[in-house]
Amino acid sequence: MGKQGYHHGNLRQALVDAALALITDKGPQGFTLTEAAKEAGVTPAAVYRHFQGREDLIAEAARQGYQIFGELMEHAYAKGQPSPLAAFEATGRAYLAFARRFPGHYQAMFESGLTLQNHPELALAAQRGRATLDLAAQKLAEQLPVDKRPPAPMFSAHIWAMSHGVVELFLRGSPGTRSPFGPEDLLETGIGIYLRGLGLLPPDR
Amino acid sequence: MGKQGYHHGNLRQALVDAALALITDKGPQGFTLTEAAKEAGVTPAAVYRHFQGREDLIAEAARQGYQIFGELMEHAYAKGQPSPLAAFEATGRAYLAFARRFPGHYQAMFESGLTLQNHPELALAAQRGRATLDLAAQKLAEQLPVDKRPPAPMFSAHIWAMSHGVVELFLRGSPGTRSPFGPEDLLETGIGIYLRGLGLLPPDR
DNA sequence: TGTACATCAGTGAACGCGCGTTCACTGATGTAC
DNA sequence: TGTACATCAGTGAACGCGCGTTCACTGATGTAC
Repeated sequence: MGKQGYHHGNLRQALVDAALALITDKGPQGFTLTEAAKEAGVTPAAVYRHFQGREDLIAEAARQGYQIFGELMEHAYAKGQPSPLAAFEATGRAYLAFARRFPGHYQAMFESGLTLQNHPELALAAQRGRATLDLAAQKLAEQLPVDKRPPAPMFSAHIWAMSHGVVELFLRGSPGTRSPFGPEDLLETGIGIYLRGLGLLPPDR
Repeated sequence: MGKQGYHHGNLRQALVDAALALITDKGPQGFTLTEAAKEAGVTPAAVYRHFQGREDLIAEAARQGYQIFGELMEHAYAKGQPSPLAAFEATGRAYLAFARRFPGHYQAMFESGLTLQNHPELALAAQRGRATLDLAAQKLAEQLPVDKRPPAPMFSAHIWAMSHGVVELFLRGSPGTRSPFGPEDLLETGIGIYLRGLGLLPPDR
């Protein structure tokens, strides 16, 4: 990828890719600008032609993550249509699939300590995936009689929390959290039981 | 706290406390041995009288966290007895209460990047709280007819994941995750819906 | 097709900094007599 | 009660290191003529 000589060709993206690889390997704190530059075959100073500094590079990695995430969520939602239930379950699976396939992006987004209010372009990108989950929850909630319908933001917050918890505890190896069940199984069954509790799935199993 | 002169009196615990305060303020990666020593009014080299190094100090902070956590969980469980349902719900609340009251400990335990297999004494301490949650889930599951009973470890993994997710996303300020609902409300309602899905709470609300 | 030149991506050396860790030391404390 | 001494918790100076960042520069590229 890229040219060979003095000019790299696509250094900007190569740096983002190197950062993501490093974050995947060592976590967001293990990543250093210097090492990302070395990985891309370039002097640390060259980074400053493309980014304002270390934080700006991480932010770009996170931004790309939010973008991919938003696209995956929208795609999953569309694929489950017109069934609100199928669409909702597909977004749940997409969340976990994203975390598994793009661990560097996931960590840049959720574990790098970036604050969204300091990065408006990040906040915007983050909005998109969130909105899709909210929409899926909203549509599904509308299946319920009005008086038994939970507020959709609460509904989606529950699902988001369980998904995120499964990722952090059982997909990534947070200390001492081995489980006989795989993350996908855990999330699938957990959401299933939750939906049954809402009356959106038939009782029993 | 402690003596004033050349000898500190209780430097070991003072260093742990300083580390916890720093982790609370800046996260586990923002903590430095040097600053913890300064906070305790002591030279960095003095730390080595009491700990093997930086990681050992964090590990001790995490160990104390696991201990407090285990005690809180056991206490909550006991308080809810003899009702399996009350005991279970109390442990759920205790999880969140712990994260809120002891954020430094919580982060040292779950976000410091310590691996339990490198610290056997940590793995042991971690076992205790986990075991209490498993027990509460087990007892509650026994309320169900055998054929409708989910495996207790799966059951407790679901609850643990949701609790952890609520803490990370809605208690701590993970980026862009504002919600109109407080963490306690979210966890309470989320667990309620989940238990209803298991048939452990009456349908409807 | 060939030459002059502007552009600007990347170089390389240097900086100040704070880190974790080491080492020989010093001085406060407590005990033996 | 007073003195000598052993203990050992904490000092302070030093280290090597890698970090993020800056700066004047250099050399590859593409364009104008």
